Amino acid sequence: MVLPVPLNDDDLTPTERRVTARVGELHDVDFAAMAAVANVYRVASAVRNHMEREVLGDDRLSWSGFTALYVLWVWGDQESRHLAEECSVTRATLTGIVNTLEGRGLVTRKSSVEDGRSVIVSLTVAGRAMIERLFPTFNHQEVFVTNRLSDDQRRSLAHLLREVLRALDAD
Amino acid sequence: MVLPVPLNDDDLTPTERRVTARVGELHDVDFAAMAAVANVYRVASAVRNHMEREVLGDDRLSWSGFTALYVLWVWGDQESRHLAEECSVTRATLTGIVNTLEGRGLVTRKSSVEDGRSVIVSLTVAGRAMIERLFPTFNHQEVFVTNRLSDDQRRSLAHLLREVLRALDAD
DNA sequence: TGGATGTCGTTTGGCACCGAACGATATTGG
DNA sequence: CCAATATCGTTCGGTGCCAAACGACATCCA
Repeated sequence: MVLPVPLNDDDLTPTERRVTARVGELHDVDFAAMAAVANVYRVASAVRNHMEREVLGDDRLSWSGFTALYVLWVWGDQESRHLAEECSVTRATLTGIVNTLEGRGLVTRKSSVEDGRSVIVSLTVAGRAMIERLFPTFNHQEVFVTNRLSDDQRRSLAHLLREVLRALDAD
Repeated sequence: MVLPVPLNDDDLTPTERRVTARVGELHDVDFAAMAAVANVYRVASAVRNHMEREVLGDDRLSWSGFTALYVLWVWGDQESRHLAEECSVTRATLTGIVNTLEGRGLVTRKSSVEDGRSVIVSLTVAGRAMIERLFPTFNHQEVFVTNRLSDDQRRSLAHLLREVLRALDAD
């Protein structure tokens, strides 16, 4: 199982081509690392916008709100601290997200029995119904946005990204 | 020039493993697409946090502010509309970003001569000095976060992400 | 030439996001 | 047992982000 790697610059987007021409005057610039990181961020923004428009917009759900519902659905009731970690946001941010979801009747808060400081967040029936309705559509769109990649290329992409995560985790 | 693709699930992160076990009960879930998209977003968040902490924090500069300075540095003075497009934000959002940068004396606004509706945004001397000081450090960190990848793997990652961008552009 | 239409940057309102600081609760060390 | 320390969720202030609506300016065309 192999994947070809482009050997020249024909693959660059117009933006990348122009940036390369400008920055190329500097010394010691690593273009491969620059392109990889820049494109991760471009794709993340574009995918988030696409999903909020095509999948979440009708339910007025944000990407963050969807993520929280998804984590609760997959992992079950969660302490606020764990939920924040899984959503990759701070506890302060999660407070706002849970406020929004709670106001729409999608999740509930209750105080922990073992630890008086902790708060347990749970899906309501409505919240569970919403995530179970949205998840298949979301996954279909994940297939759509990667429809120019083969299945092996999708796996390769996920693998390369995991390595970046590991480099950051060891930090 | 070839790249290996993992043939089994040994590569999965603990989070991915647990999600797979839970979601696996559903039918018609494309795990490769799910993993690719989810990891794009995880990496984007992690990299942004890393950069804001390690590179931009001392200058109280946000990722968005850095992006705007960088685009102005590479492309020169820009109409607000073009700048917003290059930064991948709406014109409304860019108004706020430029307000922040202008308040810190890093950019200036002036009305366009050819089109009375347009606003031209320019780097100040301080803005140029800041981006020229930060860019090399930023690029070094781009190398660091991808230090588990070979140069060919970095190129492959950028290439795969470009294909996702193209799928979204054709939408 | 002048009204319809389009595009510019901005404003507004709502949500997301972080760091820092805070009160409440838990844990630890003497 | 109690004082010091750590961790919980929340609040606060500042920024980022978008959709929708707005006035100002440009363009089109009848």
